[in-house]
Amino acid sequence: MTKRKGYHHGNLRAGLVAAGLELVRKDGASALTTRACAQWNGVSSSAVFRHFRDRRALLRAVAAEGFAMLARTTAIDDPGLTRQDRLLAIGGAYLRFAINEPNLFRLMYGGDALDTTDPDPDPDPDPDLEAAADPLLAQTALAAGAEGDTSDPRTLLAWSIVHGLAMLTLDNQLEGLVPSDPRERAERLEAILVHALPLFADVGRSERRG
Amino acid sequence: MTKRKGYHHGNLRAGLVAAGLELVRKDGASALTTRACAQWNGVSSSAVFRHFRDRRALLRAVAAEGFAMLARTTAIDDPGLTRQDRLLAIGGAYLRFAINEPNLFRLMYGGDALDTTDPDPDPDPDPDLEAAADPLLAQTALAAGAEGDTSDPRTLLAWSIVHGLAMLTLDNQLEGLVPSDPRERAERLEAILVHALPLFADVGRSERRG
DNA sequence: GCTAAATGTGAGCGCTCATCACATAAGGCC
DNA sequence: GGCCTTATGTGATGAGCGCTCACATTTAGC
Repeated sequence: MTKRKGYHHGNLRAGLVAAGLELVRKDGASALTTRACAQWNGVSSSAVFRHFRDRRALLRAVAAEGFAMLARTTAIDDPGLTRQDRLLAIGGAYLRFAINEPNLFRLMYGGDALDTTDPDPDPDPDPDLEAAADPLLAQTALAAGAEGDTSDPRTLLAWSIVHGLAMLTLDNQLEGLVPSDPRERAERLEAILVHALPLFADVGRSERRG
Repeated sequence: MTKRKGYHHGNLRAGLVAAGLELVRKDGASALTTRACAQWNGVSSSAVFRHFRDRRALLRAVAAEGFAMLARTTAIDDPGLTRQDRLLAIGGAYLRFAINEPNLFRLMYGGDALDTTDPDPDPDPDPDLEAAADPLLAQTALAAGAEGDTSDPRTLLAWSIVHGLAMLTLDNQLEGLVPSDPRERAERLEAILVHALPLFADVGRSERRG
């Protein structure tokens, strides 16, 4: 990726995001250094700031890329699946992504302070990042039996369960409680998801109050 | 806290943790600077390393302090409460802690890379931090109806739900989905917890196998 | 009261993010 | 083609960071 013809790079912005993505995946968000990203593209370290106001802006771009990857793996549209099986498939994909890309996942969800309680109120909220999690949420809202209502308790519970499991796993809080091998761990966590299915059952017969 | 009689501080280690706690609570983990903690105690910046091998070791000590605070607020022992009400009370306290101390909470759960995929395998796992979350987990394992089994799916689900809600809230992922006022937000999240209670109901009448 | 260990100091190394004036290339317009 | 504006990359630089070192000072044990 150190291809560089002349004085100008061609598409440095994309190159920086690609470099940042690699660095984050391999060694975590703290390894994403403006200098390292620049060097990866064979470019001076100050060139970074022509494309990103901040190191944090670059981190956000990488996070947005991560959300796109996540949305791709959780996009399940097998018509042969029941609604609950679809919910399980989404949750499983979410968990597997978190387990396979821990550093990236942590960055996406505020691993570093991306837009939180920081000095400046961040006048550039980065729409890419803002809308990045939307499709996943919408799909969850359907599969959870909330008829697409993203603020329905079932939607939020479904998301919270997989997200909570993912986060606790990544932060080694489930050390002795689940297997340590990634593959087995994913299986065990998916098995736990099954126990939550009753929350998302169709109401049917016992719908009393309307 | 800049009391200092002579050449020696008296209890610099505790002073550094106190300073670090304040800094983290106010401005997040990235504001915890060895230099700032030293200055807060009226001490040279290199003195810090007499008590902590690392900046990360200091962060871990602050995190352990946070776990102690969390355990204190979630220690519910009202005998007049049903098991499920106890579960709700624990979950609510957990959520309120996360909302009231977002920066500290994020630090506790791997906000910075505390012991994760870092260069050195961290030969000093800090037992304080390691066992810090245990009492809370044990209590949850009881209140969730798992008879104290911390690896029971119900225990892990209960924890995941509150932890997931807490994390998503802190990372502003529930922006348009829950109120923004902290007080209202806590109430809304607790209301969501109620919807999860069926998972933790007593089996009673329909316990067929066993 | 002397010595050894613990604790604090100040200088300083190498790294970081970020900014500056300046150099170079690309593109619109005639 | 030639000209000017704008976009993009450079090198030097400043300030702050974690961390280490030789050295100063205090405390504690015998």
